[in-house]
Amino acid sequence: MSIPAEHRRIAADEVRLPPHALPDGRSGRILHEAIRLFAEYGFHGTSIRDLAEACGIRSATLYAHYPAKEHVLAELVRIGHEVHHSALSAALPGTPPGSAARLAALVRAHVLVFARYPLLAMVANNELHAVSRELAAPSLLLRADAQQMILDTVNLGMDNGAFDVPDPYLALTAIAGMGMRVAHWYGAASHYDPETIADTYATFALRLVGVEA
Amino acid sequence: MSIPAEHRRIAADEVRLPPHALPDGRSGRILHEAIRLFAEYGFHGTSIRDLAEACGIRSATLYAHYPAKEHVLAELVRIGHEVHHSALSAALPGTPPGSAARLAALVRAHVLVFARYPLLAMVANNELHAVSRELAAPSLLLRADAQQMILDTVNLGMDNGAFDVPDPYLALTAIAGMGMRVAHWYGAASHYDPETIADTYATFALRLVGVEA
DNA sequence: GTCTATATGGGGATAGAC
DNA sequence: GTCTATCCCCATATAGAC
Repeated sequence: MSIPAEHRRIAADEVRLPPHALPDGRSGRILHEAIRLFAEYGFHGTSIRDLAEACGIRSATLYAHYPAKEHVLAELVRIGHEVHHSALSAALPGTPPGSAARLAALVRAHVLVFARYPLLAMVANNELHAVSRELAAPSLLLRADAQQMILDTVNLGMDNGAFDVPDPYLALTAIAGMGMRVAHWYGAASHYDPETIADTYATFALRLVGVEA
Repeated sequence: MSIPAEHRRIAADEVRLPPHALPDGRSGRILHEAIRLFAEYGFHGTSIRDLAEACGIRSATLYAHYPAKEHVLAELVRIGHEVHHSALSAALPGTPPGSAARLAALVRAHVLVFARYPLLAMVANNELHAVSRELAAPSLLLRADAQQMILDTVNLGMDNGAFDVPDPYLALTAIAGMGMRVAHWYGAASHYDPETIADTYATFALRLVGVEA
């Protein structure tokens, strides 16, 4: 990767994924290489020939696995959003609604996705606009639901006196936004462990909503 | 704009700019339309014909004003980074280094740029990777310097006891990151004033570094 | 500066043999 | 499933008249 780090839109360059996130065989290999290329150059900045070459096959062969270039992206967007939504859903049980513990668990889960799987998260979040409306719809639902989990938590914490924020929606944008940006810088300069980042950001989120932490 | 809001990568759709940020005449008009198109579809997702049509001219005419498509983007990236850097620089005088007042002023300035000029900020920050190394270099210096202003403030505030954070660099990434994301959602749903967002985010930043606010 | 016309290459995608 | 060969269109960019 001869591009200077600060000129790239993502600092990480190794594709990391949850176990079994991609299918085995050629279809999975295509998705794997597409994550790398789409994260680095964007969907429109990557040609079908670039992708084929990275996979060690001819471009025509891609069409035996996916009906169009767009479907490769759509699949990555779907996987990325499912990974994220699952992570947040899994953070709910065992934490009381509207509590500091719940907010911390949600933020930890949120940040861990962006720190552990930065390339996948980048593609899912920054290239979604290049997918057609129909193919993007399921991911948009998952995204809205994930956002609502955090907003509900902030709102309920306000109602029950656990939190104190000037504006719950702005707290949501700030908390969600700082986590999303981790995908861009993770892997640069200092080598932080994803767990460390997640814990620290959870602390930041609690402070942000007025909880001593 | 028939694209559903949540499917777009940017919620705002009106190009807003600081006074005199763009030249007068056709060159300026080209930059103006390029901001809109590059913000919405990305550099590689916008053709030279799309851009010409938006300007009401033929594609060949663009080359009387810019030597190549890339130079149009490079100019926007440069302008965007200069606007941002100027805003942060202007926040320094009158605030003591390493103080809560300085951090608040820097965060206010940072967030205001992304809230007031979301399309320009989006292009400058999300499409920089599509500009050649030579053309991108000056912007990268401005960006590094702006980041250092915030990091110095956090570090000095730690040294002098004004702040208390688990990790200054992570505080920087969190504070800078939440501000940058404003460009994506500003203009959606709730109608916040940029000043309100900036003030609220400044409060969040102070809380984040352990200052009662 | 702007146009029409066009050069030239690369893009996504398909046909058909193996 | 994979290949070679190819279609066809659209991309950036240029030539040259007005």
